[in-house]
Amino acid sequence: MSEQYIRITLPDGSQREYPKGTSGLEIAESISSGLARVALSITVNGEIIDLDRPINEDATIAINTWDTEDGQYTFWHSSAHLLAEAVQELYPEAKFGIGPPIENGFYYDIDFGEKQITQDDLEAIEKKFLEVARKKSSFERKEISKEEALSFYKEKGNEYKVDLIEGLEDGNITFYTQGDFTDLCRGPHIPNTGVVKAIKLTNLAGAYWRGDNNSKQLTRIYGISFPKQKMLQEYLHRIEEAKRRDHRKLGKELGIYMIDSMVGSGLPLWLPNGTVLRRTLEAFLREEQVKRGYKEVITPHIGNLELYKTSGHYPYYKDSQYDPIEVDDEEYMLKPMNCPHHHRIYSSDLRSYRDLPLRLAEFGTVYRYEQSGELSGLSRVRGFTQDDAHIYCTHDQLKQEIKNTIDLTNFVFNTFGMPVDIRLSFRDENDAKYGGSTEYWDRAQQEIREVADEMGLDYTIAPGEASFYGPKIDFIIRDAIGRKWQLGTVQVDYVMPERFDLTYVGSDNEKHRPVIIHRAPFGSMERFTSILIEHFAGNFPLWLAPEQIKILPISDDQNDYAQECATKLKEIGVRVTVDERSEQIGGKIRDAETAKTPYMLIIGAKEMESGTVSVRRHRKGDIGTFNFSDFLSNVNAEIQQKTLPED
RNA sequence: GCCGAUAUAGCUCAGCGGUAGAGCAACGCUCUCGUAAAGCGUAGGUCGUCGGUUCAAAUCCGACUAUCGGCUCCA
Repeated sequence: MSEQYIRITLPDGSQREYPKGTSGLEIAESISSGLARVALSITVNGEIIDLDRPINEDATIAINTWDTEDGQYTFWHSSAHLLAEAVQELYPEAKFGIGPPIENGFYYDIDFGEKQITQDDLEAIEKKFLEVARKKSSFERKEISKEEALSFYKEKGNEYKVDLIEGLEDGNITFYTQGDFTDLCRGPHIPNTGVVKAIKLTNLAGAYWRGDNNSKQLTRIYGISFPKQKMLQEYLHRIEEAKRRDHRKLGKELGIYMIDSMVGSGLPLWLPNGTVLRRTLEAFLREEQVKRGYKEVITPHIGNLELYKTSGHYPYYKDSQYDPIEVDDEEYMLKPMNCPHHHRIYSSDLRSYRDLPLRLAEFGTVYRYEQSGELSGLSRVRGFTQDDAHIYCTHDQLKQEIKNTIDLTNFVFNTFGMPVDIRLSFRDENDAKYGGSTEYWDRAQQEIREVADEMGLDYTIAPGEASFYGPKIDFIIRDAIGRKWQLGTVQVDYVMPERFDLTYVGSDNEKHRPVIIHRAPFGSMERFTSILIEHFAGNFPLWLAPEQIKILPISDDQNDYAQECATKLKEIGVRVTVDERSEQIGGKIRDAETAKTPYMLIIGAKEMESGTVSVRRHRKGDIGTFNFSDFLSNVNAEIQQKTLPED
């Protein structure tokens, strides 16, 4: 082929030839004029670039429109520049930090100097934003030398950009200018600002420069923008819907838990309905653990400080623990984790290889002094209960035991129909953060990865997310408003066996070190419950609902029959109440629907006469009349099978 | 811990310098009813706490506490 032509591979695998130097826009136009109209950027061999950049070599490309992730990334990236332009017009003294696109929109970190920006200022910025967007300015790309770039920002007195540029390599620096605003930027950008039709500045927050809490705090403005006004309306509507699922709102409405300032912040109180829910979850896991060879233990809420010095937790996490309590010249700590207690149970007896694996489980309550600004409902608290277990095994047993714990965790999440992301949390180069020898670490990380591959797990690797004693497999899930939380975890630990001098006698009659797996499928009962509430939007499957059935007699004449039915349901362990209030049936139904009670049994003269019940399913309405005995067995089956609600 | 916002009846919220209001819930009475709200009545608040400004503060100012959105952190 001639050197003058390049071969372009499209996402559908088809190939086309273009003259060398053809731009993304020209390629889009050659495919269809409609595509060219909505094109935002082009991904060339994995790199997103401007549509007007020439392409000089064979490449696999994708034209990015709003409907693609890369397209939205470009759109929001350019929106961040527009935000900066609007802010610059309104506050000429503002100094800009960084302004990247994020999962839902974008933000810009800005130093407003003395000026304090408030929520009320955002409207004016939005107005100015649309005003500058409507100018349909193009984004002009300019390659610039490091020296020039530095002097540009030094002149402006912007120490943040100077800081950024100093970390860049000369010859690799670009500026982008749209309208009257120029920004240090790698790009790419949308063809012109006019395609941004709708903007909402959603949030104002403080953010440390470079995420370092020792540096200056800038004002971060969060926003989201769209190519159509209607999309913004839909987005805002979705946010409202998500807030309805918020466990803090539902937790209160459904009587799950409360936080009381006199008891203390971050110390949730489980209300009767929440306690039913939690005990049901615990019973579910406990039963599964018994099947899988776990032994349950119970350990106290405080422990001698020496325990945590031995484990190494004390120095590593001093700042996030409650101060020790002094008793009889000894110091005791509220336990921040259960592991050391379990390790001491392990050491209390001579262990043979025949005893392993030893799997010690405990619903253990721990206390951690979380920063006040971090506390949130049941998701982030200062006192919580882990569904903890420690598995002491030989090295030969390790991989199988890791598999078993992953299998258990998957089983748990499948039971609830919860989608999880799996993350392998490994160490990074910052050796000071970790204990134990690198040799152990490499081994543990290797084993985790092997198991994950053998099980065919879909995972990502997160360097720097390991705990100080070992790498982890974390199960991550999102809450109603899209924030990610770690729930389940499986951790491999070669460090604690050394620190606690744990041994077992092998078949060779010699002493050996066991390996420990720390694992918690739910993670914490509190956090899991918060996610559970949001996952089901409070419409729990029958087996979990605090109140499973409400019997609604139409008039007082049916109260006795209703109580008879209730008694029979209670005999098979169903949580049922009778609504004997002198309300009309519509009112009783409404209250039961609002309380999200899965089944309502409406009982009038007809039903009493024929020994039947009229069954109403929450959110579905009347599902017909059943013989009471049939209903009884159907309900029992639904509970036993842990059937998930239809959506 | 840091930045910003918020705090009024059990709940959801209005009032924003002139001595506190609604709906729902609660309680009482009437109604005994067929698949998402029966009617009437009663009671309920030192307006988060402490201090300041003012003739007068729920309302303006300050500190503290708690909550919310972020940042940092998360064994």
